Amino acid sequence: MTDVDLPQPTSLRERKKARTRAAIREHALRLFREHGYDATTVEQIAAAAEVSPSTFFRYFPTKEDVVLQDGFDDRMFEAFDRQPPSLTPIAALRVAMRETIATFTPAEWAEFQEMAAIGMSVPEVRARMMDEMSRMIETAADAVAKRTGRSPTDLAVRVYAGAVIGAIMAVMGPEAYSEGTVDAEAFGRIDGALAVLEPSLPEL
Amino acid sequence: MTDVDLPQPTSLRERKKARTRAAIREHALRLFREHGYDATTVEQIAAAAEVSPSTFFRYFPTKEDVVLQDGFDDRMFEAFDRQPPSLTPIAALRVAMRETIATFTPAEWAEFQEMAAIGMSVPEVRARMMDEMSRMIETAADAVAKRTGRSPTDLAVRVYAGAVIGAIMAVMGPEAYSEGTVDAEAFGRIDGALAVLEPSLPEL
DNA sequence: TATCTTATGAGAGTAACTTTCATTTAAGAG
DNA sequence: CTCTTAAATGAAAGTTACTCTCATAAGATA
Repeated sequence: MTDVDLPQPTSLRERKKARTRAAIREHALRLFREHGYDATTVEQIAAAAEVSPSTFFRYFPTKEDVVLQDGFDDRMFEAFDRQPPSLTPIAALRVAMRETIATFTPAEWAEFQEMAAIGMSVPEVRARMMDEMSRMIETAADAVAKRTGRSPTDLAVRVYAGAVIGAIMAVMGPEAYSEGTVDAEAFGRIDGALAVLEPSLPEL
Repeated sequence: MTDVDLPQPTSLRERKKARTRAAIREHALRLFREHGYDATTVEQIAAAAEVSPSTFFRYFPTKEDVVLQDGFDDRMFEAFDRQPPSLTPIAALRVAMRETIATFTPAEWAEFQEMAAIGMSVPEVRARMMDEMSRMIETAADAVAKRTGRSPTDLAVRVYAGAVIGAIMAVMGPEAYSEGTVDAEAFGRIDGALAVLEPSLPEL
């Protein structure tokens, strides 16, 4: 009845690393919440998590990455790839988003919202987030290409992927967050944007 | 026959400032070209331009801004606003782009291409560029709103603006630059992307 | 010429990284 | 269980982007 029979690919080392990583993230997030992102130094985070600053940078290449590394995108693209090919790419994306949100525990979700809010309000982090969005165009183009049997470099495919990501960015503006947490309708707005875009774009 | 009768709003002070600013940019660009962006320190740029590091930061808030402040976007949106309302927003944008490019002198153009290439290859600068793109969605939404008589917060307007900027981003990937200069077809590809997108999007 | 405002430089300080090296700690073989 | 090996950590020193303060110089204005 216990979980001993579950696959446990986690050696002691792996588990310690996971714990250290989680500790750094949690303490960082708490300090950001209490004192603000800029006012919190890496040294303070490291001290709170009881590691050395060197170790902090071994886990996160930059201070920004503490905020940026939510597992949302990866999980969502996995869900996207699982959707049946009968769906249009946008329809598949909308389902994938809903499914991904459903996999988050309430705690994870709260953490995610907090990180997103910091991301939008701190310029350096925001810039990194937008850069991630542009990389997401590549991922989206690959996904659309696989789904439609075209090449990822096909102009129509790239434009399609770019338009989708751009539409999402367009509803992620300053009105999407407030008072330190992303408002609950953020994903509703994204879904609405995709709904608007869906009938407009060609079938591919 | 001289230009004495031209409006000369430039006092001595303004002219000196403009010269200092240009000197900093030119020396910075040269040093970036010769030694690379990362290998060039602000101190070196300041020394080459014969100003103090303090002064460097008075002209450019960050090292990245030396690369980012091309006047392209501003000029282009001005040109965009000048287009007759009979054109669709995308058609107006395509014309505006062509007109803007035409206003660049060959020297300005070469400099612009160089800066764009640095922008795409240096991660921090690239992130800032992408952030600018997301701000451009706001500007584009305002422009489209004015042109169509709708509100800039109208969902359809935002999605339209986002799709356009996203499509442009999609063809600005790694293949857009090479060997330290943006290839000549970069703007051709952007125009192509807009041509693909134009018939797809609703009339608004 | 005298005054006032603005640009500049010098210098000290902060904080995010980077690199190197010695030390500890887990993994794996016998 | 022990020895060996590989990986994780910490300490410390260095680099650099950026900030702040204050004294000085130089252009604008009367």
